[in-house]
Amino acid sequence: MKYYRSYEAGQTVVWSGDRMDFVGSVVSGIASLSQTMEDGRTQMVGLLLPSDFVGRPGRELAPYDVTATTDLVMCCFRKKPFESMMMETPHIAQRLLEMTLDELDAAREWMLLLGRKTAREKIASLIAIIARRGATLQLKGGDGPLVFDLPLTRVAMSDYLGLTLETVSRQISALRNEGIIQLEGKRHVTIPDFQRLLNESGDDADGGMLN
Amino acid sequence: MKYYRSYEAGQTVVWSGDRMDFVGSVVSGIASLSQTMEDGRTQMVGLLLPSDFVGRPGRELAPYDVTATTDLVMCCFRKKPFESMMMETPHIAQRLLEMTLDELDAAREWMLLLGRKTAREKIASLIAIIARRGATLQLKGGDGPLVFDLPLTRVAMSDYLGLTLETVSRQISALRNEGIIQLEGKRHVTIPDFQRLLNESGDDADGGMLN
DNA sequence: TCTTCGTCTTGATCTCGATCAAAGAGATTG
DNA sequence: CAATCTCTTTGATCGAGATCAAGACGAAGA
Repeated sequence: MKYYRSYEAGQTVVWSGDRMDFVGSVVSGIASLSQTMEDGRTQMVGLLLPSDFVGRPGRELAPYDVTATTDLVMCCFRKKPFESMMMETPHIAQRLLEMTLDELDAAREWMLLLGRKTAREKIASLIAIIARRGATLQLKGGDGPLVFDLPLTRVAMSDYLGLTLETVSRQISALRNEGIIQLEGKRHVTIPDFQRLLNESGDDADGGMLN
Repeated sequence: MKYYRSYEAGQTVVWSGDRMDFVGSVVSGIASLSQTMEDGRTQMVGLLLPSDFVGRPGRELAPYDVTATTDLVMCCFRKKPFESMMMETPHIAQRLLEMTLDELDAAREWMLLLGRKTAREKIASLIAIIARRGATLQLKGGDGPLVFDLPLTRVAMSDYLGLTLETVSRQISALRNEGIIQLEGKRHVTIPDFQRLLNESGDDADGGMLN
């Protein structure tokens, strides 16, 4: 019934428009959802972290590309059996509705970022989100410095934020030069004062972005 | 059980963060969902046309502002009874999941627009969407000229597209000057060749944007 | 050690859309 | 039919981010 799929970083899990005959959830690694125009412009529309659900019960075709951003393991169910299970177990449909509403809220929060935030605010927002989700996974409680690795390349960040990779790089450098973040190598980040980062993100002081 | 609410154009239906004790659907008129930053920057995150559903079963607080863009009539249910009905009738939860997945797809399509399209493509996309939904309601089948009224002010369009109202105005003028659209007054639009408009929108030739 | 390759940084310049400013076009009111 | 008022158009200028173009930094392999 349930089985596992592994992908290497960079591999495509499903192409937009392909038949997708399974649903699943991320066990480890990071996957991204993205849409591409004919001329190659791409926009990432979602980031899947461990425990996130993938798939559309009741939909034949995948609406966007799903790509493994890092090495990825997913836990999958074939779609048909899953759907009949859903029919029989009302609780599952309700849980799925919950999760979909959360995704919808996240997508709409991201619309505000894409439509109205400056490059600096976009970068600060992204780093804050990654830091918070990372910190949650690490179960760090206090408000000491946060330490984590960026799971995305500069290109992936630019696809997520609707920017170019050069702008991403410049803004990250700017935040580093101002001491808002510290960088070791290209990926390893320390945030000495999370509140200070948040102030750059354009979000309300407390974390509406993540609940 | 079921009751009606009316609003005048410009009135707010619910404020983001307010308790929202009803769900409902649009009977006539247009409502918009929007998010606002502390400094006043606004992004519209959804457009509600007649038959569209409003509300989050299982959520106490409204996640965004809901505003009547035109005079508006909604058909409402108090949330508690609706939720218990949902518990008892699995079909409803499934239908709601369907609708939420559609909204999610629309939101993500809009993310591509906000993050990667040019001002001209944004305007063309918006007009195409309004034209198509209008045309569907008018049940016009053929491919003759489409005629309809823009239900949004320039400001509302700019809030939806992540632009300024001046840019919206200029791009609409440009499309008019090139004969891609015809304007009578400020709102009444004729589209002599829908395909020609679509070519400016950056979307695939056939209508992925609307299904 | 040198090469190569992928990723990232930085500089120079350009451009699209924002911003600032003024005026037109319809409605509504006295 | 002036006097507002709201919505819209258009012009002039500015600036954030895109684009074009080198290099720098590490990792992996010969």
